[in-house]
This record gives sequence, C-alpha cells and structure tokens, in this order.
Amino acid sequence: MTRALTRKGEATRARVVAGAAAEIRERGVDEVRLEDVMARTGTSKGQLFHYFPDGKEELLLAVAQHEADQVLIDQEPMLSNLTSWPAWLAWRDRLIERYLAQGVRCPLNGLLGQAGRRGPGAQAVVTGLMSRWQNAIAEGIRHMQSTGDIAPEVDADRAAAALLAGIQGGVLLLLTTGRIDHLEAVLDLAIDFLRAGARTA
Amino acid sequence: MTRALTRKGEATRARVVAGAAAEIRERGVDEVRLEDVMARTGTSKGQLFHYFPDGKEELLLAVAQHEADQVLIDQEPMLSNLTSWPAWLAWRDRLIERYLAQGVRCPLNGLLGQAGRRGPGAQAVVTGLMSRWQNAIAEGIRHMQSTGDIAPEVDADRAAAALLAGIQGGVLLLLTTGRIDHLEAVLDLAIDFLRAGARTA
DNA sequence: CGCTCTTTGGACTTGCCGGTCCATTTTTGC
DNA sequence: GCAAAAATGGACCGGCAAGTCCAAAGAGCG
Repeated sequence: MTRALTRKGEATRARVVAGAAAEIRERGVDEVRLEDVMARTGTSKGQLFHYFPDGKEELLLAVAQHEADQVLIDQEPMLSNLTSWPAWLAWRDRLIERYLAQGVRCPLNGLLGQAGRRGPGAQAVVTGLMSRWQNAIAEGIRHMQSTGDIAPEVDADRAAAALLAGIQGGVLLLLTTGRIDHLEAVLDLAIDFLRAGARTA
Repeated sequence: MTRALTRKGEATRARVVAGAAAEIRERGVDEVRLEDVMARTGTSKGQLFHYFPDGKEELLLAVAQHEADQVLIDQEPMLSNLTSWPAWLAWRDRLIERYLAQGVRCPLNGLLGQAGRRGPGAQAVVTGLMSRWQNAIAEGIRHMQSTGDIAPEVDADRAAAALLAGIQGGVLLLLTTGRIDHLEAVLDLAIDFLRAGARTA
C-alpha cells in the first residue's frame, strides 16, 4: 500500500504538505492552485503527482488530516487535564488565545461545511476530529463528577456535545464576523452551567 | 442605480435566483456552473448577464441574501414570540424540525466559512443575518425577564450570543456528521440554563 | 562500478467555464 | 403603430489550471 520512500522523499512530501497548509491558511482552500504550492515549496509538478498520485484531492486530504491533528495538539496539555476549575479556565483561555491569534485563517474552514461533499475521506477526518474532541471534554466532565465538582446527574456526553457545538459555532462566528465575543460567551456560560450543576445537585 | 425591469423581467430574475438556490442546495456552491442554472431555469447566458451584470458573483450574492432571509422567516412566528416557556420549546422544535429536514443541504454553507474571502458583500449578508438572529433571541430573553421567568441578572445579549453560537455549531455538526444530537443538546441545555437562572436568582 | 528504483524538472495537452458580443424578438409608452 | 428600451438566444473567445508524459539526474546496494 505505502509507496517506497527514501528519507529525501519523505522530507519533500512533508514540505509539500506544510507548504500547502500554509497556502490554504493564507488564501483559502478554493483559491489555492497547485502552482502556488509548487512555487512556495520549490517543487515541480512531477513531484506533486509523484507523491500524491490522485492529485489535488489527495493533497488536500493530507493537509486536512495534518491540520485536524494540530487542532487537538494546540489544546494540550489543558484538554487532557480538565481536573479542576482552574484547569477548565486555563483551557478556556488557551482556546480563546489560539483562535484570536488565528483570526480568519482557519485551515479546516473550507472542509467543515463541505466535508460531506468533498468525499468520504474528508468526512472521516472531520468526524474523527470532532469525536476525539468531544470525548476529551466528556472525560473532563466525568472526572469533575468523580470529585464532586459537577453534579452526578449531569449527562457528561450530552453536555460535551453541547459545549463542542458551542465552540464550533463560536469559531465560525469569529471567522465570519471577526469578533471573539460569541466564543467567549459560550465558554463562560458553559462553564458556569457546569459549576451550577454542583449546587443544584 | 436600479435597472428598469418589466414584470416579465422581474419574474425571470426571480426564477433564476430560485433555481440557482436550489442548484446550490443540491450540489454545493462551488459545484454550481452557470450552465446548470441556465438549464434548470430555462434561461440563456445572455439573460444571466443581463440580470446580473457582474456575473456569477452577483448572482451568488443575490442567492445568499435570499436564503439568509429565508432562515429567519422559517423560524417565524416562534422567533418573534419567545414570551413563555412553551413558546421557547415550540421554537426549539421548529429549529430541529427545519434542520433535520434540510439535512446536509445548507445553502449558506459555502458562504459561512468563507464570507470574509468572498468579498465584503457576502460578509455583510452573513453578519446581518447573525445580528438580526441574535437580536431576536436577546429580545425573547428580555421579555422573559420582564415577566420574572428569567433572572434579571442574566446578561441577555451575552446569553443570546452564546445560544446563537451553539445553534451555528449544532448546525455545522449536523452538516458534517449527519447527526442532530449536538443541536438538540445545545438547545435543551441552553433553555435549561435560562430556566435555572430564575431559581438561582 | 553498474544496475535499478526513486526523485526531479518542466513542456505540453486538454477540457472546462466564465464572460463577451451581437442579432433577434418582445414589450412598453406615447 | 411605431420608436425606444428591455428581454432573449446562442455562437464564440480566452484563460486558467489540473493532469500527462518523458527524459534526466541522483541514491541505494551488491
């Protein structure tokens, strides 16, 4: 299945993926021409099709996977350690900081809305990301329940689903309006809600 | 500014916008060719550029505006009458019903993520929609506060911002994963949260 | 050292699709 | 009815960008 790649080959392939990712961040998915990627990464058309035989689609998919991984990595170590209220707030801050810095440049942007249409591969990448993300949040909620900081009758999976949706919407609104307000409001209210759950219990 | 349009002309223009909207819903924004629109609406290239001198971009913008209006219309009369808890639940049901029926076919889809890149016109359409939407929600919250159903110390605008983000994210996740869970969870938790606010007061 | 497989360069092909143009028909207003 | 303006049809152009192909340079290995 996997092609034989020398070390040099691997390096080139990685350079192409990184370059394409950067290009997409700057100009948007559908504005990126193979030629742009070639220019930025100092490669030729022959190379592109050598490493990505299925052409643009395959390259885009590789970029998507690469960026999807990055999204979760950027939230570490906070996301995997939602074990106290200060930890939750630290995670919140990291998210806001990250997306504020990123601004309008969302590499997954083009994928998100059109994942279904861009073939099953893209769909899988996105659902995989969302699933892992939601899982991590749910895990955090469960941990807080085990310490009594969140009421046991809160449905961890359902709350995580809602919070994830809020985050996605907040980012989407940041992308379109340029304002971070929505993301902030969602995170603050969600955390308030989880906290209140302990009292209500 | 506005071109002289006979009744017939207006009808044709409207037919084109509607046809283009349908085409976009079925195939996605960047899969739609002018030719497809012509075929579906029984028009010629001459007509397209007669009614939309700036070509595809202008047509797309008209479609976007048309669909953006529809989004709010589809939520009436519930959205403008969030004056009791049953009314809120009715609105919730309407939203879920609507998006469940729509499924993966979101006409604004392509716009949302790339509004900024598609020129200031598209940006304005989207921000206008979001602003009106959020406003209607905030108005509902304020009304509930005036009747004592929601605690006065809830920040209506902030809560509306969060809820709007949740909805957007829920729809986005529906689009990518095909599951309505997130949207449901967001709406339920948000309404619970607003209700709890009365008690906590 | 020489064989083979990988890597690289870049010219060329190809199809697509937005946009232009003008000729023809229909409508409008007087 | 009869000009002027609007509506319609469709041939044609031009550019762009993905993908093909092959020739040549380089690397690994006995």
